[in-house]
Formats: sequence, C-alpha cells, structure tokens
Amino acid sequence: MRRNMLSRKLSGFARLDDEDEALLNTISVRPRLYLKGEDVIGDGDVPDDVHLVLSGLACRYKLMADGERQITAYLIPGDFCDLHVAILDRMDHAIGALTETAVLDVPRQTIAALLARPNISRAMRLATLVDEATLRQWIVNLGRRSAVQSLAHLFCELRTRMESVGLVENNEFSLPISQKVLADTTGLSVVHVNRSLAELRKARLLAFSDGRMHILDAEGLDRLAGFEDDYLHLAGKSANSPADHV
Amino acid sequence: MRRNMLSRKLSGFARLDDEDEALLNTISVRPRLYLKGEDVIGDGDVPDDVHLVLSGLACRYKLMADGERQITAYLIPGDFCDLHVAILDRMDHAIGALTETAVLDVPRQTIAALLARPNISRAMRLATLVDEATLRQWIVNLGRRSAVQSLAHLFCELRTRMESVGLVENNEFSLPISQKVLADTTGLSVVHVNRSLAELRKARLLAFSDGRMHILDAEGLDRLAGFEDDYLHLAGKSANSPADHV
DNA sequence: CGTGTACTTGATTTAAATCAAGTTTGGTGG
DNA sequence: CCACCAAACTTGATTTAAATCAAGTACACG
Repeated sequence: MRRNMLSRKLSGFARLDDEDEALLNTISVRPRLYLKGEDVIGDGDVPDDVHLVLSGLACRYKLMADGERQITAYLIPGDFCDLHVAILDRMDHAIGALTETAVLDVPRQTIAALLARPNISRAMRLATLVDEATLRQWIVNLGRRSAVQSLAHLFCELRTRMESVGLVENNEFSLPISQKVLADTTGLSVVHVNRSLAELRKARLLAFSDGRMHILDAEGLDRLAGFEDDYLHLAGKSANSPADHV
Repeated sequence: MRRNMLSRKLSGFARLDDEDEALLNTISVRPRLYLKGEDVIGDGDVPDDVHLVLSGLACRYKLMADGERQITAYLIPGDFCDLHVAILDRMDHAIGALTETAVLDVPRQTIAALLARPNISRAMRLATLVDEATLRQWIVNLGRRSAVQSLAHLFCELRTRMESVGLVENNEFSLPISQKVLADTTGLSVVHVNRSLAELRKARLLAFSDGRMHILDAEGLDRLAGFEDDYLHLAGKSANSPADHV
C-alpha cells in the first residue's frame, strides 16, 4: 500500500508500528478538490469534520477591516486545518486554497480512533506544538528581520517542511503562488517583495519562476535568514521516549 | 478555600465542578520567586516539571544573533510556561520574568492527574488553542498594523486577559514594564514606542505611568486597534457542550 | 550627591510604501 | 491565427513611517 501524506508526516515525529501505519492509510477516501482562491473553511465557520490537506497548498489567513489580508500559516500535504475546532466553538480565521488543493474530510470519530493509538496521538500533539513554534518564528520574521531575510526564512521553512513529506527533489519544489501572496505573508508590499526576490536571485541563492522554487544555495540562504530548523522538531531526535508523554 | 489563579483561568473556559476545583486548589504549594530579568526557563532547556505562573508577569522570547530580542507572548497569572515540553525534546525559546514573578513547579504526574478530569482537560486544551490564536493575532499586529495600532492592540489583549483572572479594577491594572520591553514586543524601536505611547495618551485613550496601565477609553482603544476579543474564547460562549470533545 | 536607567524630544537617515508606468504572459474569442 | 484583455511581474520616482543618531531630563539608589 502506498503511504499517504499524513502517515509520511507523522512518521517524522514518532516511530509508528505497522498497525499505526495501516490505520493511517485507511482514511484515504473521498478527497474534495478546492480551486485556487477558494475557501476551505471560512472565518467564523463551525466545521463538522476535521480537514486534512492531501495535495496542493493552503493557508490560514485573517482579513482586515480595510480588506488587507495577513496569512499566518501555510498548510502543506499532511497538515490538518482544524484539529482545533473539535474543541473550539468556531473558527477565528479562515483557510484558503493557494493552489488547487485536495482536502480530505475526516470524521471526528476517525480522529478519536487515531488519537487512541499512543504513537499517533503523540505524533499529532507534537505536530500541534510545531505549528505553534512556527507561529513564533513568523513573529520573529515580521518583528525583527528585514524584507529579504523574512522572505528567505519563509523559503527555508517551506523547503524543510516540504522535504519532510518527500516533496523536494534536487532542492526544487512546486510553489505556484503569486508575489501578492508572498506580500500577504510577510506584511510587505508587492513591489517590495518583487525587489527583494530580485535581490535573492541576484545573490544566486534561489531561482523562482513558473511556480517552481529552486534553492540554489541552501546554506547561504539559511545563513542570510538566520534559519535554524530545530523548531520544526523533525526526525527522531527526540530526547523523550514515546512512553514519556503526559 | 481561596481559588488559585489556575482555577480562575480554567473556569473561564469550561464549567468545573467542586471536585475539579478542589483538585486544582491542592496544587498551590512551594512557589518559586524569580526577579525581574531572570530566566524562568532558558532556550534549549529540558525542564522536568511544568511551570505555572502564579503572580507577576513573564514572557516567551527569542534572542537573535545580533542580540536583539523578540517577545512572542506574555504570560500572566494562571498561564502555563511549558505544558508543551512534556512531549517536546527541548525548549525552542526562553521564558523570562518581566517583573518579580512567582512560579509553581508542577510535577508531571500532577498534570496527568489534572488531565484525567474531563472538564479540566478540555479547559486546558482550549487554553492551548487560545495561545495559538493569540500568536496569530500578534502576526497580524506585526504584519499589518501601524505602530500605534499595534501597541493599542497589545493593551487591549492584556486588559482582557487580566480581566479574565480578576486582575483589573476600574479599568486599571499593574503593568510594570519598560518601553524597551514594549519595543521588543512590537518590533519597534524604543524611541518610536515612546512617541506612539505619547500619541495614545494625547488621544486620552489611556494613562500609563508608574507601572500601572489605566484604560481611559476602552471602546476607543478597541476601535483604533481593531480589537475583537472573540479569539480569546472567553466566558461560556461555547457552541459545543463539554461532552463534545474528541 | 553622583551615577545609571528609563524616559523624552529633536534632527537626520533609511527601509519600505505608494504612485506611476511599463512589460510579459496566458487565456479567450473573433 | 491573431487581436484583445487581464493578471502577474518589473522598474523608476516620490513619499512616508519608523529607525537611528544625538541630547537632553527625571528619578531611584547606593
């Protein structure tokens, strides 16, 4: 059986046994397609199912009173949109498709079954904490990094996350998003994003065209961005044993 | 028995019965004091116990390579520092005391006992989600709001959170932090924080001196900041019943 | 009393926004 | 097949919000 995206992602956080894997692979049914620009979940919605991104790219975002948009997270294959909402009253932000995106509706009882397996439960909790750590990194990005560094850091993050679910080949991955989207992510203007990208290209750190991101100098990009991948807590580097969890 | 801060906070998220309350109130032993500027937990630490803020004010922060600091969250009485770390390998940021702060070391097994009670468990998960929503708001703050709006939003947030644990009287609460701390929070320079504060004072929205914050015009401040308190998910406004949780 | 820390205020510089034209690309229909 | 159009991307000129530089003052504390 081909491993699905969720299984790929979670196995990066905890050792999963065959039974875990089998269970994870049973949930691959009935994906729903969203076109670029469509909302997967709207701000204020009270979704019934939990949503899992299978392919494509989505984002969390908030719309401001003046119509400006601020993106707060990218969702790549293997990410849950709203594990949260099972316990929250309603969404306090929206989820939008940045590209054509396949999303799986996972019934709550399936989630409950998954969480009943200790390894999977542990991996999912870890995934939630990584989401939180990523938000903190974004705050640092917006608060203390220059435009170029901020963009560089975003690309470092995406490269690493994409890699962890096997979507990077030859330091290259699909990223069919407009400069406006990057502006909404970094809090910059489109014009300035354009100039900053030009700078990154001129420095031969990356190539970005036709919806593909090619990292030419990963180390140089990391250095420029001050990127440290430890906050993503990848691979089995954990100091705690699986039995350790509260 | 006097209710402790944790009990006060959690009862805002879920209905707690007498037994829940009793259990929560048993953990009030042996608080540890930290002086202003001391680290409660350092970046990279692997803490054994979970830490609970009882009084004072602490913050999460990251130190940059150039020595700059970015604060990513404020921790007020009733907040946990590192419920996370029980499952994570090590801290990917530090916790520092912004004022003299009393912190309780809660052994993991006590946490486990608390989580075994459904209402408390639900309230704690909700608290975690609120932390995440707050991080998203900060991203919006840094990305899309002006200096004055950003500061205003921070004060709105603090007022609301302080209120929820009973630390606000007459729209006034203790906030003995320097303008440098506000600068490290908002990603601004100290000078600009100073001028922006002056603006907020001149607009008669607040008074801030001698370590006390007095909100003079709560509604005006909310309007300026674009503050909506729904992301804090306070009071029993939940659409889900306690039995609903996954 | 000095001395350091926090706060203020003014002058200057700078990073990024805004304004204003472009070009390039991809799609659509005649 | 080509004319037309709308996005997305570029590039240049100007403005602006905030940073930096530079001096102050007001205290608290030893």
